[in-house]
Amino acid sequence: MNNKENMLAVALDLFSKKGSTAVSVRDICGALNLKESALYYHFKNKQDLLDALYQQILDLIETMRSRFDNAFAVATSVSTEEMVMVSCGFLKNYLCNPMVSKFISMLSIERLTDSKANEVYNKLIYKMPLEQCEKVFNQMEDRKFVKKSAGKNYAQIYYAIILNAYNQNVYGQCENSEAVEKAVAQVSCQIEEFYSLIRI
Amino acid sequence: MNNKENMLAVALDLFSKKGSTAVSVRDICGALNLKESALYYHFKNKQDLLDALYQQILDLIETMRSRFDNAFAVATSVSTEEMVMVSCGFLKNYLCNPMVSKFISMLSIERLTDSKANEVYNKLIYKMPLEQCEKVFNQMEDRKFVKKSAGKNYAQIYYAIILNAYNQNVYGQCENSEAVEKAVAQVSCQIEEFYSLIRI
DNA sequence: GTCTATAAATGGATAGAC
DNA sequence: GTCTATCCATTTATAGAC
Repeated sequence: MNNKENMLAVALDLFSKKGSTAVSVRDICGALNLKESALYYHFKNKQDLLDALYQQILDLIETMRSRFDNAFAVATSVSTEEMVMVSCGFLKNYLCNPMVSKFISMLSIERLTDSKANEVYNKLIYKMPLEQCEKVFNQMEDRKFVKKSAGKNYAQIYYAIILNAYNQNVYGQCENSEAVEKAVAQVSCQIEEFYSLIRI
Repeated sequence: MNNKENMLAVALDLFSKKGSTAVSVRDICGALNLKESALYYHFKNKQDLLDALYQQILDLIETMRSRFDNAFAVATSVSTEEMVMVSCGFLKNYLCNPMVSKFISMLSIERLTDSKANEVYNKLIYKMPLEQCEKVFNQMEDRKFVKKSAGKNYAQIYYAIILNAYNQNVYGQCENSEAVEKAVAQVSCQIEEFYSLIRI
């Protein structure tokens, strides 16, 4: 069961908990019950392993993007309950997705020293999700569900609320369901209040 | 000029750029033009140095808290321009303060493995500033400057906007004035729009 | 494709001279 | 309070057997 995929999964798990410099190749191999030379058969070096992980998350981002695109169909009107439900769903299914969440932890460390990691990080937690939010808010504006915002402020404030709830409660512990529930509760409250401010 | 304070400053600078595990005692001493044994005269070990840094930031948090308390005097009314100005000031003088900013970077890494660091981090970027925001919003509600929020949602959304602007633009590069200006511009737009929604 | 063994470098930490 | 010198553990990475 020790294929390349599994090695990457274990490496990601460890890297997300301490950052790549604090995790030795020995640590990874220990968790895999393998010797270092076995891992070096699959990956040129530690950086090569990191690069393979970056490619994995880039692929996942695109999968997620198209999933959002397909799910995207604004109804004839959006009630506050629907808005809250969709927002919590986004938090749970995207940011709190175990793999996404581990990448967020890992990349938030790596990006300080690795510009490639920084790019991936920005795409993962800003670029892609913000684009999706802006798309939805544009449509809601057009259909007069919400007030007209100067620029993209509503979409950005909306996403800031969700990302902040994630950072404050879940970051680094996506498997702690109590933490996830706290974040969901926070998003519920704040999105409900925010939506009632901008709703027409 | 190589007193304990200076050693801490240089260590903080390096730790904030890569995290403590990625910075060796040798690196720190190299930057100080000192031998390791000189540093070990002042600090028992690497962890002792880290602990001294945590104490420094805890002290700074309290200094900042009382500075906010003293500056705190809500006028007879708060115009949108005043609100924007205060918000940008908070971003620039607190989150973008070079020492605070370096601690944010460093602690965001350390907290994954060090629960003490996690506590300090939460106090620095959530507990203390949120308390201050909630205090101000409470007064503004009482004086009917803003609508009545269910719970503390307005204060929390307000702070989410500012923290998000910091994270998105400044994190890890507080000395990049272009990045700081971008964050300030973002806060200006979004706070202006948010305040106009809640203002009475 | 995984193992044993080992090389070469780096890291934390201390002893003892000045 | 800082320096030289050194110790020992850990780490990345490779060679060669199976």
